[in-house]
Amino acid sequence: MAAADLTTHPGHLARRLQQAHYLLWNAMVSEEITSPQYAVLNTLVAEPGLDQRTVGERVGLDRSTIAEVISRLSRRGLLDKVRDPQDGRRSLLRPTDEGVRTHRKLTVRTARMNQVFLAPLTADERTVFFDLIRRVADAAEGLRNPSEPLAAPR
Amino acid sequence: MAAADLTTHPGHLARRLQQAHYLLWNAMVSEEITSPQYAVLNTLVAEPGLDQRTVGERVGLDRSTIAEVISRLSRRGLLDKVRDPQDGRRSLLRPTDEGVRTHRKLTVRTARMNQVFLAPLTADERTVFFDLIRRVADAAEGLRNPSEPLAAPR
DNA sequence: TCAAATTAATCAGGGCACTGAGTATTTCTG
DNA sequence: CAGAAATACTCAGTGCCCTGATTAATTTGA
Repeated sequence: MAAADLTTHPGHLARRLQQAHYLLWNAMVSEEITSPQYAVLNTLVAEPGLDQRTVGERVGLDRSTIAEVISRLSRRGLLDKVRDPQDGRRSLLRPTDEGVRTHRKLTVRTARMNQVFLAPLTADERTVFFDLIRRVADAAEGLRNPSEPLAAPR
Repeated sequence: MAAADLTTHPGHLARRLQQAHYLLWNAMVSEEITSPQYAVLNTLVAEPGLDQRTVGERVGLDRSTIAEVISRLSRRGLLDKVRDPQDGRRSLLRPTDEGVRTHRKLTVRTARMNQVFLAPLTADERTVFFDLIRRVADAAEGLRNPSEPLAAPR
């Protein structure tokens, strides 16, 4: 038995979890708007006028991916994108009225979907589930950003 | 506050977890062979001669995706693909010698990576982590396959 | 002040993941 | 046995996700 058991590989489990979520989202929330698109919309409803990079940071998408997601949302008329007159490099984003309406509708459906998704877990287990995943993800992200040098900057 | 807090959305956490794993894999295991490719290789080392569909089932990839992954592994010379003489629809897959060598090498590195990835959790927490994710993913997958009718078949 | 460094966004390219449609082969069945 | 159904795979299309290179604009600093 030279081969490893995939069910003990966190990466494999993470991928399966994400796939399962993707399929359920498609079935219960929307076939048009994806979960990352919703995350972007959600961020912009809370903080209209953010620039692209910052939105990407908030939802955990790199510069290239956030550009694609935003271009799709913009094409669908769910957000407006205008150059920042103060800083010509930036694009400022804000949801359109339809964007806000869509966000509201999807928020309801998402809550329903999350109930189904988490149904196998008790309330206590859900808390642990969130906590463990968050800790692992945070730690791994921390490995990327060499974190501010321990010595005083400058 | 019309917007929801993403950190309580399991889908968002699942995506972040998977991304974190992707980045760590790239840094610690391989930039050439991806985690899904490794999973396929791992399955074929354990059970050489499987057909494409079955491999996809084992690692949790649909027919289209498994076809792409296999075509890449085949292009890299890590597996052989031959038509089943018994059933002309099937392609039978088995790792090449180099495929087996690559698999062995990556298995060692993957173990190291998993240690780092799971470092924030205690041994007990890791067990829970696996258990909770597996239960949620299994349940969601169960929703897709309408599951064998409850009444006796035929 | 004006060249160098930094920053925001874009583009090209590779890979994963799904759906729906199409092809070839095998199996089922009338 | 021939037509229908099922099965394995392929293909086209959409979207997420990353890296590395490029472009445009702003900020820094000699």
